[in-house]
Amino acid sequence: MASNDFFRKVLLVTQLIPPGRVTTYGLIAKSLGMASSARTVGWALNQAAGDVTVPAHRVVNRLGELSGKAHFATPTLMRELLEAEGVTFINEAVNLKEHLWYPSELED
DNA sequence: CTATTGACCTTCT
DNA sequence: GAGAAGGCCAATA
Repeated sequence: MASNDFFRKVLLVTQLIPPGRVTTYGLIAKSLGMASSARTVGWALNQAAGDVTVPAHRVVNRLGELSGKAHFATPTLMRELLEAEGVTFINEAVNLKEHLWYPSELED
């Protein structure tokens, strides 16, 4: 592990995502100061895959699509978890209009 | 050690 | 407004 700083923040923010709320890679990356390094954010979650302390299922792409569902235990697990938290879905994408969460809005 | 791929996004043409 | 290319960081081969 080289620069855990970025990873650390990503995992941290992911843990700070409130239930029933979802965020995107770009927002996290940008919030950490790396707007163009959204890919690395995915890698951070990849390391956190299987880690109960990091709800990676609350992190989706900019379109709200469950891009990482294939990396979960089951392709449907991600959607199941989000639905269980009260997140509404539009076909295969999350209703960002209702559940989009910003790393800056740690208030609620 | 170099090259390629990967849970993506931004910007130029 | 739509399409294509580039970029960034890390891991795997």
